[in-house]
Amino acid sequence: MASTIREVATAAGVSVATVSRVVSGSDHRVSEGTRRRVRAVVARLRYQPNLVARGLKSRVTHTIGLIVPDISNPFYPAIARGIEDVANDAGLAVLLCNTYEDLAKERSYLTLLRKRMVDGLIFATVSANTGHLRMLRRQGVPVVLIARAPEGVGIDAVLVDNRRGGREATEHLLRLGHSRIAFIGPHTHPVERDRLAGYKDALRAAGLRPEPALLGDGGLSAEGGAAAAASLLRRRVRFSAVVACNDLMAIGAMEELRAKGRRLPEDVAVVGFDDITFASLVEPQLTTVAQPKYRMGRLAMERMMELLNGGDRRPRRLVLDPALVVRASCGASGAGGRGAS
Amino acid sequence: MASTIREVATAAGVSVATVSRVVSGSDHRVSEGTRRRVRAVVARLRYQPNLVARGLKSRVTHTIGLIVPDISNPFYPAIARGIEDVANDAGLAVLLCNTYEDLAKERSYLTLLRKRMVDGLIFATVSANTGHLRMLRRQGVPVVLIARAPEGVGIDAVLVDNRRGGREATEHLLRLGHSRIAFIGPHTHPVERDRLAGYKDALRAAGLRPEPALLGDGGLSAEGGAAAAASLLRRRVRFSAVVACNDLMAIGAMEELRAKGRRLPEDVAVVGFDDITFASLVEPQLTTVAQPKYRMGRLAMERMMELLNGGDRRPRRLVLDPALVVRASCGASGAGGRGAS
DNA sequence: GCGGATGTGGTAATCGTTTACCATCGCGGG
DNA sequence: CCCGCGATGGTAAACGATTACCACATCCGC
Repeated sequence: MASTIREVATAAGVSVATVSRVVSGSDHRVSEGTRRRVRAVVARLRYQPNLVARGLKSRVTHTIGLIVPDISNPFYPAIARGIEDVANDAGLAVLLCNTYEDLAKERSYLTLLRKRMVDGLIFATVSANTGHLRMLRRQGVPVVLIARAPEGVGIDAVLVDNRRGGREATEHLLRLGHSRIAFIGPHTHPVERDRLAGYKDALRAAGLRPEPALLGDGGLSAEGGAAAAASLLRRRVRFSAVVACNDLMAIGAMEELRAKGRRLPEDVAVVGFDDITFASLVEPQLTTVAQPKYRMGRLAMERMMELLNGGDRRPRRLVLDPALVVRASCGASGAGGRGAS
Repeated sequence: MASTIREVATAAGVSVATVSRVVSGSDHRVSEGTRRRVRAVVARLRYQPNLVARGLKSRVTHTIGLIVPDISNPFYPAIARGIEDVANDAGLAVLLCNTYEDLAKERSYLTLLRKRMVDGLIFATVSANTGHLRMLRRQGVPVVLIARAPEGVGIDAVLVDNRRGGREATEHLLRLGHSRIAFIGPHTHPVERDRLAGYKDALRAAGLRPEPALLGDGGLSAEGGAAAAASLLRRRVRFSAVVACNDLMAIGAMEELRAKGRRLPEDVAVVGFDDITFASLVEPQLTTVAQPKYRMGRLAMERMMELLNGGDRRPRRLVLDPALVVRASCGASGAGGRGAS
């Protein structure tokens, strides 16, 4: 169907080597005349080099694998976009893989992508389980972790300072006069533990003691947030503010709180994490700790390019600053404090 | 680094052909004994077939390209998930491409993917411009269009009946007593024109005349919705309800309307389109015309598998029914009508 | 006239598979 | 005893590129 380098060669009356030299442009050893002649035939035959063949021979496929927990969590598309934009400019393609937080799936994608000879891997790993990460490192596959990055594995990573983010969210509520502040989130992931640690840091710095009763457990989804809020209410815990582990949970919790008759932000103030697009579209608009998602994607891919082009291989953790975005979900400054004990 | 079929062959004391036969499983002509011996060596050496080489020889790469306007529009991740789930079960990988509604980018991705020898293409095309679609068809590349599908190009497609969706949204508002119903959306895409046509159908069926003044122009984003609503207000058009071309626009319009002092749904009722996750998370919860996004993704990929496995090649348009999801953004039944002229 | 640099382009091996075709063996039938 | 056949497994030619190596011509200085 598509024409091959051999057809171009015979049509132009030269050898395949010459065609390859002209097309790939890497080798100057062709006279201007031949070059023009070959180019003309290439255009006439609409020759497109077969990237699979090229990949086999040259051992670089110009493809990277992107492994995320779930592309339908709005946090990830923004990252994917950043990655894809940079990759596309560099002529690389991106293979998308969803793990649904399943370690087995993550592992199977890893071997699949190796079989496909991808040049590198960018991923948000599901777990603190670092066995397979270490194996990748040993195998020398370029890897950049994004958003979630267990420490101490010696692998490049791009993420925000989650502990600091958790602290800033909590400090904001403290400044507004709140003292009974709940934290909702899962307790399993390192990322979430960091945010929780930041929350506790802030409380202690304000002279408050973190109370286990103020912790709500729930998955990283709107349903998880609703469930966590419901459990807080069911246990009749007194609280006037909530720090949520991500925006999805915050939004779910807001739904649930409102359904149970709490006014927002008058009765309960809420802070989220991530600053997904919808944070500014819910009512009240959500105050949240922003992660520069698109930029993180770009940075991860740019670092990947360095790795691929033989740059400095020593692993580097790029820890960005989160930024508190104040909107309406915590009320106006100085309005809080009704729930103080 | 990774071991090759040749290494396995010598280690097992057989030829590469035999190893290939055992590993690919396609050829029975190997005795049980040799088979076991080869398998043992494969396991010991952790042999993984190189899919690039296999792709070159067999001319099937087990890869499909997914081209979407923008993965960060929450409509697409759901589709992508459906596609990816089916693809993964079948051992296919998905290359993700964002066109940002740019026809030139779409074209360049098309040639890139052909160079990469993808087995098929699933995509939401940016435009009614069908030249490149026809070319694909001529080249015999399996293609399934999704969500956006110009008619008459003779290419498989999976989408909802947009005209009917537009009609049902409008009928819902009419039933609630509204008669001055605005429609906001871009007027360029076929999809949006269909929804607009459905809107007009419903008005005419109710004995009303569509008024150009009630049309608001804006892009398919929250900002576009806000802009369209703002233009409606600026022009002092009287309206008590809005049909938005998608949920993002609906949500943006709601923001804008509220900012300008309109109460929702008391002063203005709003219906969206798509039923993205956030439709049920905004306040008031958005009444919308749902597209079965995940299912559309699955169906498109399943159809792709048929095409790849040599099933019936005659193009088939799979037109699904949209489903009106009634939530709070139009108020309770029978409460409308304040804006009647 | 000769050695060697330089510029140009061809030959063929290679990447790691798949698979068409052939070779060998054991066996049963005529 | 010979022939044909089924079962098994090896040989080698692809797939479509890249590139090391070689060949040849031209030209320079001596």
